[in-house]
Amino acid sequence: MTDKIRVRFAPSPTGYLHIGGARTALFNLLYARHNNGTFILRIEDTDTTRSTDEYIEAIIEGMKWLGLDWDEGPFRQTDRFDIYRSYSDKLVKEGRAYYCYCSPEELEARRKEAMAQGRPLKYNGKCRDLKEPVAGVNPVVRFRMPVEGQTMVDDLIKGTVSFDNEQLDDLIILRSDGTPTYNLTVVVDDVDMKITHIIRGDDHLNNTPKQIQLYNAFGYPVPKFAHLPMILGSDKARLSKRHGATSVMAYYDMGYLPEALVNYLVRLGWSYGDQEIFSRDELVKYFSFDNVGKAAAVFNPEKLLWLNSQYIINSTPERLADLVIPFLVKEGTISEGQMMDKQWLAKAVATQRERSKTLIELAQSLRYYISEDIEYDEKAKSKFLNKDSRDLLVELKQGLEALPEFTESGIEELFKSIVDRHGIKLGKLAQPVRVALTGGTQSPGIFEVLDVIGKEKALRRLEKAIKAIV
RNA sequence: GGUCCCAUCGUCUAGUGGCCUAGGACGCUGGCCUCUCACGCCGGAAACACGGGUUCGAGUCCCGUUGGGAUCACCA
Repeated sequence: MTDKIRVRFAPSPTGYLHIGGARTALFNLLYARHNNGTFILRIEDTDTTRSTDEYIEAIIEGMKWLGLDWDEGPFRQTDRFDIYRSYSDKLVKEGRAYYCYCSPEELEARRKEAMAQGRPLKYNGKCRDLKEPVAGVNPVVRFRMPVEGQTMVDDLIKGTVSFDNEQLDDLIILRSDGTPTYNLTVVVDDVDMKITHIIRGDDHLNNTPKQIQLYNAFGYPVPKFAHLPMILGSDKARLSKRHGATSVMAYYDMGYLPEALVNYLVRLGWSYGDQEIFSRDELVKYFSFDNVGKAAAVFNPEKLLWLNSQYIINSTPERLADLVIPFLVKEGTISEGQMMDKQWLAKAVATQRERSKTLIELAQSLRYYISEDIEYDEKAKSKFLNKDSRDLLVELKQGLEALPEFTESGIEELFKSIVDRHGIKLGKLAQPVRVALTGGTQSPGIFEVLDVIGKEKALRRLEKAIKAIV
Protein backbone atom coordinates (compact mmCIF):
# COMPACT_ATOMS: atom_id res chain seq x y z
CA MET A 1 0.00 0.00 0.00
CA THR A 2 1.29 3.42 -0.93
CA ASP A 3 1.07 6.42 1.35
CA LYS A 4 -2.36 7.58 2.29
CA ILE A 5 -3.85 10.06 -0.12
CA ARG A 6 -4.11 13.61 1.18
CA VAL A 7 -5.81 16.41 -0.75
CA ARG A 8 -6.77 19.96 0.07
CA PHE A 9 -9.11 22.74 -0.92
CA ALA A 10 -7.35 26.07 -0.51
CA PRO A 11 -9.63 29.03 -1.12
CA SER A 12 -8.57 32.59 -0.47
CA PRO A 13 -11.19 34.43 1.56
CA THR A 14 -11.57 37.38 -0.77
CA GLY A 15 -15.15 36.47 -1.69
CA TYR A 16 -17.93 34.00 -1.04
CA LEU A 17 -17.73 30.34 -1.97
CA HIS A 18 -18.55 30.37 -5.63
CA ILE A 19 -19.63 27.73 -8.11
CA GLY A 20 -16.13 27.05 -9.41
CA GLY A 21 -14.61 26.79 -5.97
CA ALA A 22 -17.37 24.50 -4.82
CA ARG A 23 -16.72 22.14 -7.70
CA THR A 24 -13.00 22.10 -6.97
CA ALA A 25 -13.72 21.32 -3.33
CA LEU A 26 -16.18 18.63 -4.39
CA PHE A 27 -13.69 16.87 -6.66
CA ASN A 28 -11.13 16.96 -3.87
CA LEU A 29 -13.63 15.49 -1.47
CA LEU A 30 -14.72 12.75 -3.85
CA TYR A 31 -11.16 11.80 -4.66
CA ALA A 32 -10.32 11.64 -0.97
CA ARG A 33 -13.37 9.58 -0.06
CA HIS A 34 -12.96 7.27 -3.04
CA ASN A 35 -9.43 6.47 -1.94
CA ASN A 36 -10.07 6.55 1.75
CA GLY A 37 -7.84 9.58 1.99
CA THR A 38 -7.88 12.82 3.92
CA PHE A 39 -9.48 16.08 2.82
CA ILE A 40 -7.96 19.24 4.24
CA LEU A 41 -9.33 22.78 4.27
CA ARG A 42 -6.74 25.51 4.14
CA ILE A 43 -7.51 29.21 4.03
CA GLU A 44 -5.05 31.15 1.90
CA ASP A 45 -5.33 34.53 3.51
CA THR A 46 -1.85 35.93 3.00
CA ASP A 47 -3.30 38.89 1.14
CA THR A 48 -4.36 40.57 4.32
CA THR A 49 -5.77 43.61 2.55
CA ARG A 50 -8.41 41.60 0.70
CA SER A 51 -9.07 38.69 3.06
CA THR A 52 -11.76 38.95 5.70
CA ASP A 53 -13.07 36.75 8.50
CA GLU A 54 -16.54 37.27 7.11
CA TYR A 55 -15.56 35.56 3.89
CA ILE A 56 -13.95 32.71 5.78
CA GLU A 57 -17.25 32.18 7.55
CA ALA A 58 -19.11 32.41 4.25
CA ILE A 59 -16.90 29.78 2.63
CA ILE A 60 -17.35 27.46 5.57
CA GLU A 61 -21.11 28.03 5.51
CA GLY A 62 -21.24 27.15 1.82
CA MET A 63 -19.17 24.03 2.25
CA LYS A 64 -21.29 22.84 5.14
CA TRP A 65 -24.49 23.43 3.22
CA LEU A 66 -23.20 21.34 0.33
CA GLY A 67 -21.95 18.64 2.66
CA LEU A 68 -18.32 19.16 1.67
CA ASP A 69 -17.00 17.92 4.98
CA TRP A 70 -13.28 18.22 5.53
CA ASP A 71 -11.16 16.12 7.85
CA GLU A 72 -8.45 18.58 8.89
CA GLY A 73 -8.39 22.34 9.27
CA PRO A 74 -9.39 24.97 8.53
CA PHE A 75 -5.77 26.06 8.66
CA ARG A 76 -4.95 29.70 8.11
CA GLN A 77 -1.80 30.78 6.38
CA THR A 78 -1.60 33.94 8.43
CA ASP A 79 -0.91 31.67 11.41
CA ARG A 80 2.10 30.24 9.66
CA PHE A 81 4.21 33.18 8.56
CA ASP A 82 7.21 32.03 10.63
CA ILE A 83 7.29 28.75 8.74
CA TYR A 84 7.31 30.45 5.35
CA ARG A 85 10.05 32.83 6.42
CA SER A 86 12.28 30.01 7.58
CA TYR A 87 11.85 28.25 4.25
CA SER A 88 12.67 31.46 2.44
CA ASP A 89 15.76 32.05 4.59
CA LYS A 90 16.93 28.55 3.80
CA LEU A 91 16.64 29.25 0.10
CA VAL A 92 18.58 32.50 0.40
CA LYS A 93 21.30 30.82 2.44
CA GLU A 94 21.68 28.16 -0.22
CA GLY A 95 21.79 30.71 -3.00
CA ARG A 96 18.50 29.46 -4.49
CA ALA A 97 16.95 32.83 -3.78
CA TYR A 98 18.26 36.37 -3.59
CA TYR A 99 17.39 39.84 -2.41
CA CYS A 100 16.05 42.20 -5.02
CA TYR A 101 16.09 45.96 -4.51
CA CYS A 102 14.23 47.01 -7.62
CA SER A 103 11.32 49.30 -6.85
CA PRO A 104 7.77 48.51 -7.93
CA GLU A 105 7.87 51.59 -10.17
CA GLU A 106 11.04 50.41 -11.83
CA LEU A 107 9.53 46.97 -12.41
CA GLU A 108 6.35 48.44 -13.79
CA ALA A 109 8.28 50.64 -16.22
CA ARG A 110 10.27 47.65 -17.47
CA ARG A 111 7.09 45.64 -17.92
CA LYS A 112 5.55 48.36 -20.01
CA GLU A 113 8.64 48.57 -22.14
CA ALA A 114 8.72 44.81 -22.63
CA MET A 115 5.05 44.86 -23.54
CA ALA A 116 5.64 47.60 -26.09
CA GLN A 117 8.50 45.69 -27.65
CA GLY A 118 6.58 42.43 -27.61
CA ARG A 119 9.06 40.73 -25.32
CA PRO A 120 8.04 38.32 -22.55
CA LEU A 121 7.05 40.13 -19.38
CA LYS A 122 9.80 38.77 -17.24
CA TYR A 123 12.08 40.09 -14.50
CA ASN A 124 15.37 41.11 -16.10
CA GLY A 125 17.58 39.65 -13.39
CA LYS A 126 19.12 42.93 -12.42
CA CYS A 127 19.66 41.95 -8.77
CA ARG A 128 20.43 38.32 -9.42
CA ASP A 129 24.13 38.58 -8.79
CA LEU A 130 24.22 41.64 -6.59
CA LYS A 131 26.94 41.38 -3.98
CA GLU A 132 26.11 44.35 -1.75
CA PRO A 133 22.79 45.34 -0.24
CA VAL A 134 21.34 48.64 -1.41
CA ALA A 135 21.15 50.98 1.55
CA GLY A 136 17.79 52.27 2.69
CA VAL A 137 15.75 49.82 0.63
CA ASN A 138 13.73 46.93 2.03
CA PRO A 139 14.35 44.17 -0.49
CA VAL A 140 12.02 41.44 -1.66
CA VAL A 141 13.23 37.86 -1.93
CA ARG A 142 13.24 36.37 -5.38
CA PHE A 143 13.53 32.71 -6.25
CA ARG A 144 16.31 31.90 -8.68
CA MET A 145 14.67 30.01 -11.54
CA PRO A 146 16.71 27.78 -13.80
CA VAL A 147 17.34 29.57 -17.08
CA GLU A 148 17.53 26.59 -19.35
CA GLY A 149 15.98 23.18 -19.73
CA GLN A 150 12.36 22.23 -19.34
CA THR A 151 9.95 21.51 -16.55
CA MET A 152 7.44 18.74 -17.09
CA VAL A 153 4.08 18.78 -15.40
CA ASP A 154 2.58 15.34 -15.16
CA ASP A 155 -1.13 16.01 -14.92
CA LEU A 156 -3.82 13.42 -14.21
CA ILE A 157 -6.25 15.27 -16.48
CA LYS A 158 -4.17 17.15 -19.04
CA GLY A 159 -1.42 14.62 -19.49
CA THR A 160 2.21 15.71 -19.67
CA VAL A 161 2.67 19.43 -20.24
CA SER A 162 6.13 20.85 -20.75
CA PHE A 163 7.34 24.39 -20.16
CA ASP A 164 10.64 25.97 -21.17
CA ASN A 165 12.40 27.12 -18.03
CA GLU A 166 13.59 30.11 -19.99
CA GLN A 167 10.14 31.64 -19.74
CA LEU A 168 9.80 31.03 -16.01
CA ASP A 169 10.15 34.22 -13.99
CA ASP A 170 12.31 34.80 -10.92
CA LEU A 171 9.24 35.10 -8.78
CA ILE A 172 8.98 37.03 -5.56
CA ILE A 173 8.54 34.73 -2.58
CA LEU A 174 8.81 37.31 0.18
CA ARG A 175 7.50 40.85 -0.11
CA SER A 176 9.50 43.85 1.03
CA ASP A 177 7.45 43.87 4.24
CA GLY A 178 8.59 40.31 4.89
CA THR A 179 5.25 38.62 4.19
CA PRO A 180 5.22 35.56 1.93
CA THR A 181 3.52 35.31 -1.44
CA TYR A 182 1.27 32.65 -2.88
CA ASN A 183 3.77 30.50 -4.74
CA LEU A 184 5.89 30.10 -1.63
CA THR A 185 3.02 29.45 0.75
CA VAL A 186 1.28 26.82 -1.37
CA VAL A 187 4.41 24.82 -1.84
CA VAL A 188 5.51 25.07 1.79
CA ASP A 189 2.06 24.14 3.02
CA ASP A 190 1.56 21.31 0.58
CA VAL A 191 4.93 19.95 1.65
CA ASP A 192 4.22 20.51 5.32
CA MET A 193 0.73 19.02 5.14
CA LYS A 194 2.00 16.08 3.12
CA ILE A 195 -0.41 16.72 0.26
CA THR A 196 -0.17 13.91 -2.29
CA HIS A 197 -2.56 15.23 -4.96
CA ILE A 198 -3.15 18.83 -5.89
CA ILE A 199 -6.60 19.15 -7.45
CA ARG A 200 -7.40 22.70 -8.53
CA GLY A 201 -8.66 24.81 -11.42
CA ASP A 202 -6.62 24.79 -14.60
CA ASP A 203 -6.07 28.52 -14.24
CA HIS A 204 -3.21 27.31 -12.03
CA LEU A 205 -1.60 25.17 -14.69
CA ASN A 206 0.83 27.95 -15.63
CA ASN A 207 1.93 28.28 -12.01
CA THR A 208 2.72 24.64 -11.74
CA PRO A 209 6.21 24.57 -13.31
CA LYS A 210 7.30 27.37 -10.98
CA GLN A 211 6.01 25.46 -8.01
CA ILE A 212 7.72 22.30 -9.20
CA GLN A 213 11.00 24.22 -9.22
CA LEU A 214 10.32 25.22 -5.64
CA TYR A 215 9.72 21.61 -4.64
CA ASN A 216 13.02 20.73 -6.31
CA ALA A 217 14.83 23.52 -4.49
CA PHE A 218 13.48 22.30 -1.16
CA GLY A 219 14.39 18.76 -2.07
CA TYR A 220 10.85 17.46 -1.67
CA PRO A 221 9.04 15.04 -3.96
CA VAL A 222 6.57 16.66 -6.34
CA PRO A 223 2.92 15.72 -5.70
CA LYS A 224 0.55 14.61 -8.43
CA PHE A 225 -1.49 17.29 -10.14
CA ALA A 226 -5.02 17.32 -11.53
CA HIS A 227 -6.06 20.55 -13.19
CA LEU A 228 -9.81 20.86 -13.57
CA PRO A 229 -11.20 22.71 -16.57
CA MET A 230 -12.91 26.02 -15.91
CA ILE A 231 -16.62 26.68 -15.66
CA LEU A 232 -17.82 29.27 -18.16
CA GLY A 233 -20.89 31.45 -18.49
CA SER A 234 -23.30 31.23 -21.39
CA ASP A 235 -21.07 33.57 -23.44
CA LYS A 236 -18.11 31.21 -22.91
CA ALA A 237 -16.37 33.73 -20.73
CA ARG A 238 -15.26 32.60 -17.32
CA LEU A 239 -18.22 32.41 -14.97
CA SER A 240 -18.68 35.66 -13.09
CA LYS A 241 -21.30 37.77 -11.37
CA ARG A 242 -22.69 39.12 -14.58
CA HIS A 243 -23.77 35.60 -15.55
CA GLY A 244 -26.11 35.62 -12.59
CA ALA A 245 -25.72 33.86 -9.29
CA THR A 246 -22.24 32.52 -8.68
CA SER A 247 -22.28 32.36 -4.90
CA VAL A 248 -23.21 28.92 -3.66
CA MET A 249 -25.47 30.30 -0.95
CA ALA A 250 -27.46 32.20 -3.57
CA TYR A 251 -28.71 28.78 -4.63
CA TYR A 252 -29.90 28.11 -1.12
CA ASP A 253 -31.83 31.36 -1.29
CA MET A 254 -33.34 30.40 -4.63
CA GLY A 255 -34.70 27.19 -3.16
CA TYR A 256 -32.23 24.60 -4.41
CA LEU A 257 -31.41 21.43 -2.55
CA PRO A 258 -27.69 20.99 -1.85
CA GLU A 259 -27.58 17.52 -3.35
CA ALA A 260 -29.03 18.87 -6.60
CA LEU A 261 -26.28 21.48 -6.86
CA VAL A 262 -23.66 18.86 -6.03
CA ASN A 263 -25.06 16.53 -8.65
CA TYR A 264 -25.07 19.29 -11.23
CA LEU A 265 -21.55 20.43 -10.41
CA VAL A 266 -20.07 16.97 -10.56
CA ARG A 267 -21.50 16.38 -14.02
CA LEU A 268 -19.82 19.54 -15.23
CA GLY A 269 -16.69 17.91 -16.53
CA TRP A 270 -17.19 14.44 -15.13
CA SER A 271 -19.40 11.63 -16.35
CA TYR A 272 -20.17 8.02 -15.73
CA GLY A 273 -21.64 6.55 -18.89
CA ASP A 274 -25.19 7.78 -19.41
CA GLN A 275 -26.06 8.18 -15.77
CA GLU A 276 -27.30 11.62 -14.76
CA ILE A 277 -28.41 11.30 -11.16
CA PHE A 278 -26.05 10.06 -8.49
CA SER A 279 -26.33 9.51 -4.78
CA ARG A 280 -23.38 10.64 -2.69
CA ASP A 281 -22.34 7.02 -2.23
CA GLU A 282 -22.38 6.43 -5.96
CA LEU A 283 -20.31 9.54 -6.54
CA VAL A 284 -17.69 8.36 -4.08
CA LYS A 285 -17.73 4.88 -5.56
CA TYR A 286 -17.48 5.91 -9.22
CA PHE A 287 -15.30 9.00 -9.06
CA SER A 288 -12.07 8.90 -11.01
CA PHE A 289 -9.98 11.31 -13.03
CA ASP A 290 -10.18 8.88 -15.94
CA ASN A 291 -13.58 10.28 -16.79
CA VAL A 292 -12.94 13.92 -16.09
CA GLY A 293 -12.99 15.87 -19.36
CA LYS A 294 -10.36 18.35 -20.50
CA ALA A 295 -12.62 21.00 -21.96
CA ALA A 296 -14.17 23.94 -20.13
CA ALA A 297 -17.90 23.61 -19.46
CA VAL A 298 -20.69 26.13 -19.78
CA PHE A 299 -22.87 26.49 -16.71
CA ASN A 300 -26.45 25.71 -17.68
CA PRO A 301 -29.07 26.90 -15.14
CA GLU A 302 -31.92 25.04 -16.88
CA LYS A 303 -30.36 21.67 -16.31
CA LEU A 304 -29.64 22.52 -12.70
CA LEU A 305 -33.29 23.48 -12.32
CA TRP A 306 -34.38 20.16 -13.76
CA LEU A 307 -32.09 18.28 -11.42
CA ASN A 308 -33.50 20.24 -8.52
CA SER A 309 -37.03 19.28 -9.52
CA GLN A 310 -35.96 15.64 -9.66
CA TYR A 311 -34.45 15.83 -6.20
CA ILE A 312 -37.57 17.51 -4.87
CA ILE A 313 -39.81 14.83 -6.36
CA ASN A 314 -37.69 12.15 -4.77
CA SER A 315 -37.41 13.76 -1.34
CA THR A 316 -39.76 12.68 1.39
CA PRO A 317 -42.65 15.04 2.11
CA GLU A 318 -41.47 15.20 5.72
CA ARG A 319 -38.03 16.48 4.82
CA LEU A 320 -39.47 18.89 2.27
CA ALA A 321 -41.89 20.19 4.87
CA ASP A 322 -38.97 21.05 7.13
CA LEU A 323 -37.02 22.66 4.33
CA VAL A 324 -39.89 24.74 3.00
CA ILE A 325 -40.77 26.46 6.27
CA PRO A 326 -38.16 29.25 5.96
CA PHE A 327 -39.52 29.92 2.50
CA LEU A 328 -43.10 30.07 3.76
CA VAL A 329 -41.91 32.67 6.24
CA LYS A 330 -40.14 34.61 3.52
CA GLU A 331 -43.28 34.51 1.38
CA GLY A 332 -45.26 35.84 4.29
CA THR A 333 -47.56 32.83 4.28
CA ILE A 334 -46.72 32.03 7.88
CA SER A 335 -44.99 34.09 10.51
CA GLU A 336 -41.61 33.45 12.04
CA GLY A 337 -41.84 30.85 14.76
CA GLN A 338 -45.43 30.00 13.98
CA MET A 339 -46.41 26.49 15.02
CA MET A 340 -47.12 24.20 12.12
CA ASP A 341 -48.76 20.81 12.07
CA LYS A 342 -45.84 19.01 10.45
CA GLN A 343 -47.86 15.98 9.49
CA TRP A 344 -50.47 18.06 7.76
CA LEU A 345 -47.79 20.15 6.06
CA ALA A 346 -46.10 17.01 4.76
CA LYS A 347 -49.41 15.87 3.34
CA ALA A 348 -49.84 19.21 1.61
CA VAL A 349 -46.28 19.07 0.30
CA ALA A 350 -46.86 15.59 -1.08
CA THR A 351 -49.51 17.00 -3.41
CA GLN A 352 -47.22 19.72 -4.74
CA ARG A 353 -43.72 18.35 -4.91
CA GLU A 354 -43.97 17.05 -8.47
CA ARG A 355 -44.97 20.49 -9.67
CA SER A 356 -42.32 22.47 -7.83
CA LYS A 357 -38.89 22.98 -9.27
CA THR A 358 -37.60 24.91 -6.27
CA LEU A 359 -38.48 25.32 -2.63
CA ILE A 360 -39.70 28.79 -3.48
CA GLU A 361 -42.20 27.37 -5.95
CA LEU A 362 -43.17 24.78 -3.38
CA ALA A 363 -43.80 27.48 -0.79
CA GLN A 364 -45.88 29.47 -3.25
CA SER A 365 -47.92 26.43 -4.21
CA LEU A 366 -48.71 25.83 -0.56
CA ARG A 367 -50.25 29.24 -0.11
CA TYR A 368 -53.90 28.36 -0.79
CA TYR A 369 -53.67 25.46 1.61
CA ILE A 370 -52.38 27.57 4.47
CA SER A 371 -53.77 31.07 4.08
CA GLU A 372 -57.23 31.82 5.34
CA ASP A 373 -58.29 33.61 2.22
CA ILE A 374 -57.52 33.41 -1.47
CA GLU A 375 -57.68 35.75 -4.39
CA TYR A 376 -59.33 34.82 -7.65
CA ASP A 377 -57.53 34.97 -10.91
CA GLU A 378 -59.85 37.22 -12.94
CA LYS A 379 -59.90 35.10 -16.07
CA ALA A 380 -60.45 31.94 -14.09
CA LYS A 381 -63.23 33.56 -12.15
CA SER A 382 -65.17 34.77 -15.16
CA LYS A 383 -64.75 31.51 -16.99
CA PHE A 384 -65.71 29.11 -14.21
CA LEU A 385 -67.54 30.98 -11.48
CA ASN A 386 -70.73 31.83 -13.32
CA LYS A 387 -74.39 30.91 -13.65
CA ASP A 388 -73.55 27.59 -15.29
CA SER A 389 -71.62 26.38 -12.31
CA ARG A 390 -73.51 28.02 -9.49
CA ASP A 391 -76.01 25.27 -8.87
CA LEU A 392 -73.33 22.63 -9.08
CA LEU A 393 -71.30 24.41 -6.44
CA VAL A 394 -74.33 24.69 -4.20
CA GLU A 395 -75.06 21.04 -4.65
CA LEU A 396 -71.46 20.09 -3.90
CA LYS A 397 -71.38 22.27 -0.83
CA GLN A 398 -74.50 20.63 0.53
CA GLY A 399 -73.09 17.23 -0.28
CA LEU A 400 -69.83 17.99 1.50
CA GLU A 401 -71.66 19.27 4.56
CA ALA A 402 -73.57 16.04 4.75
CA LEU A 403 -70.53 13.86 4.14
CA PRO A 404 -70.11 11.50 7.10
CA GLU A 405 -66.35 11.31 6.63
CA PHE A 406 -64.35 14.03 4.93
CA THR A 407 -61.86 11.77 3.13
CA GLU A 408 -60.44 11.70 -0.35
CA SER A 409 -62.45 8.66 -1.34
CA GLY A 410 -65.65 10.01 0.20
CA ILE A 411 -65.15 13.26 -1.69
CA GLU A 412 -64.52 11.40 -4.91
CA GLU A 413 -67.73 9.42 -4.54
CA LEU A 414 -69.69 12.56 -3.97
CA PHE A 415 -68.25 14.16 -7.11
CA LYS A 416 -69.09 11.06 -9.14
CA SER A 417 -72.66 11.00 -7.99
CA ILE A 418 -73.22 14.68 -8.82
CA VAL A 419 -71.59 14.30 -12.21
CA ASP A 420 -73.62 11.19 -12.99
CA ARG A 421 -76.85 12.81 -11.95
CA HIS A 422 -76.31 15.66 -14.36
CA GLY A 423 -74.72 13.61 -17.09
CA ILE A 424 -71.72 15.89 -17.29
CA LYS A 425 -67.99 15.37 -17.40
CA LEU A 426 -65.97 15.61 -14.23
CA GLY A 427 -64.18 18.70 -15.48
CA LYS A 428 -67.46 20.61 -15.56
CA LEU A 429 -67.58 20.37 -11.81
CA ALA A 430 -63.91 20.11 -10.95
CA GLN A 431 -62.76 23.32 -12.59
CA PRO A 432 -65.25 25.65 -10.87
CA VAL A 433 -64.45 23.98 -7.58
CA ARG A 434 -60.76 24.41 -8.26
CA VAL A 435 -61.20 28.12 -8.83
CA ALA A 436 -63.35 28.38 -5.71
CA LEU A 437 -60.72 26.65 -3.58
CA THR A 438 -57.43 27.81 -5.06
CA GLY A 439 -58.33 30.92 -7.00
CA GLY A 440 -56.85 29.53 -10.18
CA THR A 441 -57.28 26.81 -12.78
CA GLN A 442 -54.21 24.75 -11.99
CA SER A 443 -53.71 22.61 -8.96
CA PRO A 444 -53.23 19.04 -7.81
CA GLY A 445 -56.16 16.64 -8.16
CA ILE A 446 -59.27 18.29 -6.83
CA PHE A 447 -60.04 15.50 -4.33
CA GLU A 448 -56.61 15.82 -2.77
CA VAL A 449 -56.91 19.58 -2.64
CA LEU A 450 -60.21 19.32 -0.78
CA ASP A 451 -58.80 16.74 1.54
CA VAL A 452 -55.80 18.89 2.41
CA ILE A 453 -57.74 22.12 2.81
CA GLY A 454 -60.20 20.40 5.13
CA LYS A 455 -63.93 20.56 5.55
CA GLU A 456 -64.40 23.88 7.35
CA LYS A 457 -62.17 25.96 5.16
CA ALA A 458 -63.45 24.30 1.99
CA LEU A 459 -67.05 25.07 2.88
CA ARG A 460 -66.18 28.68 3.61
CA ARG A 461 -64.51 29.05 0.24
CA LEU A 462 -67.37 27.42 -1.64
CA GLU A 463 -69.78 29.72 0.14
CA LYS A 464 -67.69 32.71 -0.84
CA ALA A 465 -67.56 31.59 -4.46
CA ILE A 466 -71.29 31.06 -4.63
CA LYS A 467 -71.87 34.52 -3.25
CA ALA A 468 -69.42 35.99 -5.72
CA ILE A 469 -71.54 34.72 -8.57
CA VAL A 470 -74.71 36.50 -7.59
C1' G B 1 1.87 39.97 -27.67
C1' G B 2 4.75 35.42 -25.26
C1' U B 3 3.57 30.79 -23.01
C1' C B 4 0.06 27.01 -21.84
C1' C B 5 -4.70 24.52 -22.31
C1' C B 6 -9.02 23.15 -25.13
C1' A B 7 -12.47 21.82 -29.54
C1' U B 8 -18.94 15.78 -30.63
C1' C B 9 -26.27 18.42 -31.05
C1' G B 10 -27.93 25.45 -28.37
C1' U B 11 -25.89 23.29 -23.39
C1' C B 12 -23.76 19.00 -20.23
C1' U B 13 -21.77 14.68 -22.17
C1' A B 14 -20.98 8.97 -24.16
C1' G B 15 -17.39 7.60 -27.59
C1' U B 16 -10.09 5.32 -25.99
C1' G B 17 -9.31 2.88 -34.84
C1' G B 18 -14.19 -1.14 -37.25
C1' C B 19 -20.05 -2.26 -32.38
C1' C B 20 -21.35 5.24 -35.05
C1' U B 21 -26.80 5.36 -40.69
C1' A B 22 -22.72 9.06 -33.58
C1' G B 23 -25.84 7.18 -27.84
C1' G B 24 -27.89 9.63 -23.22
C1' A B 25 -29.49 14.17 -20.48
C1' C B 26 -31.31 19.45 -20.21
C1' G B 27 -33.86 22.73 -23.30
C1' C B 28 -37.18 22.95 -27.74
C1' U B 29 -41.10 20.22 -30.17
C1' G B 30 -45.45 16.39 -31.75
C1' G B 31 -48.49 12.85 -29.18
C1' C B 32 -50.39 9.72 -25.03
C1' C B 33 -52.22 9.76 -19.95
C1' U B 34 -55.95 13.16 -17.64
C1' C B 35 -60.79 16.89 -13.43
C1' U B 36 -56.69 21.39 -14.72
C1' C B 37 -51.45 21.87 -14.14
C1' A B 38 -47.43 19.03 -13.32
C1' C B 39 -45.13 14.21 -13.09
C1' G B 40 -44.68 10.05 -16.25
C1' C B 41 -44.56 7.55 -21.04
C1' C B 42 -43.87 7.36 -26.58
C1' G B 43 -41.92 10.09 -30.93
C1' G B 44 -39.19 14.37 -33.59
C1' A B 45 -35.66 18.25 -35.01
C1' A B 46 -30.58 19.07 -33.49
C1' A B 47 -23.42 17.80 -33.37
C1' C B 48 -18.05 15.03 -34.79
C1' A B 49 -14.93 23.44 -36.35
C1' C B 50 -11.94 23.33 -41.06
C1' G B 51 -7.80 21.39 -44.14
C1' G B 52 -4.10 17.94 -44.82
C1' G B 53 -1.91 13.33 -43.63
C1' U B 54 -1.34 7.94 -41.21
C1' U B 55 -4.44 3.47 -42.00
C1' C B 56 -7.83 -1.59 -45.55
C1' G B 57 -10.75 1.69 -42.27
C1' A B 58 -10.72 8.05 -38.27
C1' G B 59 -15.34 11.42 -34.21
C1' U B 60 -11.31 8.36 -32.30
C1' C B 61 -3.91 8.87 -34.13
C1' C B 62 -0.38 12.98 -36.28
C1' C B 63 0.37 18.03 -38.39
C1' G B 64 -1.56 22.72 -39.68
C1' U B 65 -5.51 26.47 -39.71
C1' U B 66 -9.44 28.68 -37.27
C1' G B 67 -11.99 29.58 -32.92
C1' G B 68 -12.38 29.74 -27.60
C1' G B 69 -10.11 29.84 -22.73
C1' A B 70 -6.14 30.52 -19.07
C1' U B 71 -1.83 32.94 -17.53
C1' C B 72 2.26 36.50 -17.65
C1' A B 73 1.57 41.35 -10.04
C1' C B 74 5.46 42.95 -3.80
C1' C B 75 -3.26 38.85 -5.97
C1' A B 76 -4.23 34.04 -4.93
